[in-house]
Amino acid sequence: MENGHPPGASTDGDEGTSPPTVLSGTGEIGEPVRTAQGATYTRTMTPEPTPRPRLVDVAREAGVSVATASRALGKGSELIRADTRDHVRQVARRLGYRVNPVARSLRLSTTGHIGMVVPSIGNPFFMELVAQVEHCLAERGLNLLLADARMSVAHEDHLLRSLESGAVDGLVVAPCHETYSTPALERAAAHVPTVQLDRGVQLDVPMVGVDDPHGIRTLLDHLAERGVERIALLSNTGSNVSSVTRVRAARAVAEELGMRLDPDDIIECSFSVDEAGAAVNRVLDRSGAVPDAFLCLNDLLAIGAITALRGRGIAVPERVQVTGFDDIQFAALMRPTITTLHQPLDAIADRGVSILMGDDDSTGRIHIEGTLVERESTRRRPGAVGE
Amino acid sequence: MENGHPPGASTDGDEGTSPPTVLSGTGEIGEPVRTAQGATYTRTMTPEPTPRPRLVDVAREAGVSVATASRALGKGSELIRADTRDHVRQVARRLGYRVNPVARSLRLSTTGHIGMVVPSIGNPFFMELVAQVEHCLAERGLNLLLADARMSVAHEDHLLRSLESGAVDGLVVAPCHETYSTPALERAAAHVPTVQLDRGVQLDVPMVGVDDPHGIRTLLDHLAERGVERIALLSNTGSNVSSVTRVRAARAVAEELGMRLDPDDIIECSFSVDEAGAAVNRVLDRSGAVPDAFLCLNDLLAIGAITALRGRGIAVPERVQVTGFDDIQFAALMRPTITTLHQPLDAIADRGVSILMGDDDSTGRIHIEGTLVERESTRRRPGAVGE
DNA sequence: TTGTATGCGTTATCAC
DNA sequence: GTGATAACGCATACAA
Repeated sequence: MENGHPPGASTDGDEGTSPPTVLSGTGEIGEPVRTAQGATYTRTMTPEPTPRPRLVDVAREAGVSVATASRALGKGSELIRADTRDHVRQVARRLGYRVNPVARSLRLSTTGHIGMVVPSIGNPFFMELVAQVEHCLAERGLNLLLADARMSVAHEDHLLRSLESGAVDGLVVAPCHETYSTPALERAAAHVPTVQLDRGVQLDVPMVGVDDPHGIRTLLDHLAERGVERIALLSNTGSNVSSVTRVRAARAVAEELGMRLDPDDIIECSFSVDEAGAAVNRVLDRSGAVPDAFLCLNDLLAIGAITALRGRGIAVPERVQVTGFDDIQFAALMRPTITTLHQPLDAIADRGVSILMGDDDSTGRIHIEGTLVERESTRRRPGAVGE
Repeated sequence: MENGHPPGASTDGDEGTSPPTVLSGTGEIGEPVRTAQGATYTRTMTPEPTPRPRLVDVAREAGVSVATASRALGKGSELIRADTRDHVRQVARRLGYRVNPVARSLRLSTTGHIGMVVPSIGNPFFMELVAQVEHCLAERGLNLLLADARMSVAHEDHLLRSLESGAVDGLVVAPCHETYSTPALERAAAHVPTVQLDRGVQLDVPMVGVDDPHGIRTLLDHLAERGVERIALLSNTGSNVSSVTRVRAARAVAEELGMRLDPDDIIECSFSVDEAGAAVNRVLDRSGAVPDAFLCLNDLLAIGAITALRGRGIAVPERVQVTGFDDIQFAALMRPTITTLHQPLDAIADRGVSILMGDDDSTGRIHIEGTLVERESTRRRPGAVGE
């Protein structure tokens, strides 16, 4: 019954409707389509998962072309008549249109994402660095794609490889290792704009971090003013450039200041607070003479040192003074609070992101000076008011 | 010399160079093209920005169609002959081909990114939560797009709006505010799969967090065992559900245990450690009678409380005991170390991500029990060995 | 000022 | 098994 047409009539009837209806073959050209549509639209009780409107839907609804619609919503807005623009915008709002960021990215070949890879996201210092970078990016309307290398060069390589292949517009990296991270970083930097933060491998990739020698000098000056004549140095294992630089600076400045820093009193220990404590105990057990101060290369080590010292009944800062480095949040929470060198992470992050975005055409290595934060783990200045 | 062709020959010679080869038309079919190519390749001194190879380049080089190339590199690999597959792969490797993730995302309408929004990235607790989520995602090959709401519901709304529009496959949110975050969260959840972590607004969006009543009960039991008869409670301002739930549980359990918890001894203060200290001082100044213990609703508050107490010469835990909640890193670093309720953030994150990915079809609110960590801020159990 | 048409790089659906 | 081709959703060069 439905197909009760003379066979001959259907011959060219399908030509016009080819795409949607294919070979409906019937004589009632538009009939089946409209009916079908109407039926679907009206009677279906399904939650009607309203397919997300595309630009073309907005354009059609507004009675303009996609080009005009695009211009109305995007940046060509000054090229079109104000009323068309407003009309399109209104239609877009009514339809709940949102541009598809992925399609936009493909077209523009820019994602608005910045990747960041840190050695260990569990380390308070890097957490704070991440927070600062996130803020800088947010200010510029960029998103942060965060990845944790988990202290593994292999994993870092893997992450960078994934990120460098087009997922991000730029890369912020705090390399795991001074030398082993180099190949991955070089490859990554060859693919996408990259900047190194906090530490950097020897590569022609911009890097911005704190001024380590300046920081060490500041701390040692501070200690010298407080009567310290002999120090021990607590460094972390794993050769990252910062450590090496800081140790070297400490040796030089100590000598310059006439302070005693025995090679045996330069101790390497892992990041863990406990191990720092163990290292301190080793120093104390070894030599009868206790150093006047422990210069710790980061705040976590300082915490470990202070805890160990107090555990042995050695008063901090009265008998032995302790300094940290970085000024992580907890440095102000410990008792005693820790005298340390504040890293201007906001400035470091900002500078790094600026370079990445091309707002700042600096190149090479940039070192920003930190500032001393005097707290309770060192004594008050002799002769200071109230002492 | 090089151009030693009869003038007539050159007429259509340039025509052929228009695209790459097309209709070279001349007798010397490939000649001009090859020369031009060779010249460019050999003589140009520019850094040769080698346009990144696309799939079509690999296909052409391998002598197959893009379809085949795609299958060889992607998942259709079992449908094609092994040797073609290997050949294509080899060519791809030689050319340094990497699929364009954006194009892939557009085609597949899936990004491989998961967005995460936290109230404050500077808060150690959320930092640790972020770290756990990152790990769970990394295990599944997903990327983390991290955003900080900076304690602002408006900002949170903005971030969610941006993320929900197609940039991510799923959303992990720790809402800023118990009620004000609701609209934004509801909208977001309507656009993309969403799960709430740690806290949740009243909405039909799955949420997974610690079991607050259980945690509070555990802590109060611990305190009761240690002779505590009167407690004060330090809560944080800003109504998030957790706080309210914990306070309610504390009242109920305290009564049940016969502990005294005066309404005046339930103090709200901001997250800051300093303010916690101030709050403690207020309590102590007000009433002559000092509570036996401070039940703090998070570790930061506990740190503030301990510092304030010790600052007034009140021994912790001898005279007053203190408990925290969360077990952030610093809880084990403070002196005294803090007895607290450990939140199983790894399990919470894992469960949340599982739900998000559809591996776990749980719905509603899921509460995972934490575990007590006994440290120095509470006394040793009376009658315990060695006491 | 607006519209038409093309391409961004993939994957999947058909034919062959 | 493999190849042509249509989307995916958008922005712009070029035409009108």
